[in-house]
Amino acid sequence: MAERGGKRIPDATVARLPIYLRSLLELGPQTPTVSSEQLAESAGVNAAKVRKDLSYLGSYGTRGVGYDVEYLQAHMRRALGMTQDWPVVIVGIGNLGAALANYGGFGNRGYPVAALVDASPDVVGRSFGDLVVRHADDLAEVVAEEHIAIGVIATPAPAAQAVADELIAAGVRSILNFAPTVLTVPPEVSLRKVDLAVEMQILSFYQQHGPTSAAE
Amino acid sequence: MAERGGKRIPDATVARLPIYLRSLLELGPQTPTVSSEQLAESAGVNAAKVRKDLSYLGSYGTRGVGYDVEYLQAHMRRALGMTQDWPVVIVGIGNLGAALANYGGFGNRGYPVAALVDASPDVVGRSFGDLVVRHADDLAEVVAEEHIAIGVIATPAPAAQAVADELIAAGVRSILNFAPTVLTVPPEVSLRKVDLAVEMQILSFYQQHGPTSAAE
DNA sequence: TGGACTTTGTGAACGTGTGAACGAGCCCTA
DNA sequence: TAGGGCTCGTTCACACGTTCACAAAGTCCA
Repeated sequence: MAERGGKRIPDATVARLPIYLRSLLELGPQTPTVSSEQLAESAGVNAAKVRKDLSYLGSYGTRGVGYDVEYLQAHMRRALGMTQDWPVVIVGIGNLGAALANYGGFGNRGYPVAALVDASPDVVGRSFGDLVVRHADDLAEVVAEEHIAIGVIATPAPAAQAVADELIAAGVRSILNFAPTVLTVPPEVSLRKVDLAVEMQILSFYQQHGPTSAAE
Repeated sequence: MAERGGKRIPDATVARLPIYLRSLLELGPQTPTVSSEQLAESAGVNAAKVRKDLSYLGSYGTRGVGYDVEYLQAHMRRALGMTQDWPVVIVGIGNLGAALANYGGFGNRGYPVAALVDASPDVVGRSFGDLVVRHADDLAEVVAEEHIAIGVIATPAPAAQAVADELIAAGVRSILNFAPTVLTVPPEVSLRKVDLAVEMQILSFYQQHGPTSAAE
């Protein structure tokens, strides 16, 4: 197909695009083109998979040569929405939330932490960098003021669902959940989760049984 | 089949077992049995999937009744290797590493943080709880002394592969990688990764395009 | 005891993702 | 301009995972 608009990009491919992009960025400016073989090596996957994944983007490589690095970077950045900023709010400023708040260069660039929110009076008012923690009651207000696009939930498990509901009600459509609990969200909301306890348990499963493949 | 030994448990199922276990723990002692329907609701999946997953464990439910909660918990704990402790070393005590070190109850129990390691002289010697950060040069020694089973890598990306290699050389066979880079490990080593930048980029992809399903 | 009801366990169909193979297209050289 | 070599893009077959549908097996009550 000549146009890239038509095809739906498979979820598995979407999850690999950021890896490819990172590999491309590591190449540096003295590498004008890259082959699917090289990209595969760098991203830790199969070369055929790379070619198939990239074909979904509609960005063309050149047969006999490879992919134009700069051109491919641009395409991928656009596909991943990295041509604009996506302001982030972190809800729950405990150990993890604070670490995330301090973790400058959240995704290097493109995902500025625009607000911090917590429910505890002990935490509200404290500052991290040039941000002051605001109260959870003001969440909707904060989302509107800061044009928040992504909500990061780093609260204890019992509070997580309520926070998610409030975020969604305030218009947030992308959520990254660190709380160790299953969240329910409507279909128009994207939800990703990072669960440390689960990761550890998967590892110890494979430590007992044969490590067939613990990889995601 | 009568025995649970024979079947290989699919990776996708393994990844869900911890979720089921958590759901079971939340039920409390006043719920002697649970149906696949209830478990599915609580774990956010399909009831048929629950039944098929549990059938791999060989732990039987009772038709017409459901699953015995306590019995199923025990089975699952055993499958996930939670009948013993798996000491953890955290390598790289920056923002994230420090947060993980302070994050008491790492997986509630079963995964005691037994050692902290860093390469920077500024960090070596500092203490977190009752642990003192040791130097990266002593990694192999630390692994042996503390009977480390799981290595958590929270270093900057450029150092991660070398750390992984050292961990593996020291005998560690399970690694959880927080560094934003692709690690290469031999097949007998289990590797899981948590990559915040990647998660954000996946979310912003679906924010642009329709959110078909950002879920893992 | 018997029959209705409930819920499991699993076989089979379906859909998605993966890996190999190969034709098509581009560059380079003579 | 023709030919050789390289690499992409696509097709095909297969493996894996999910969902449906239903028989089997147990409980409960009259």
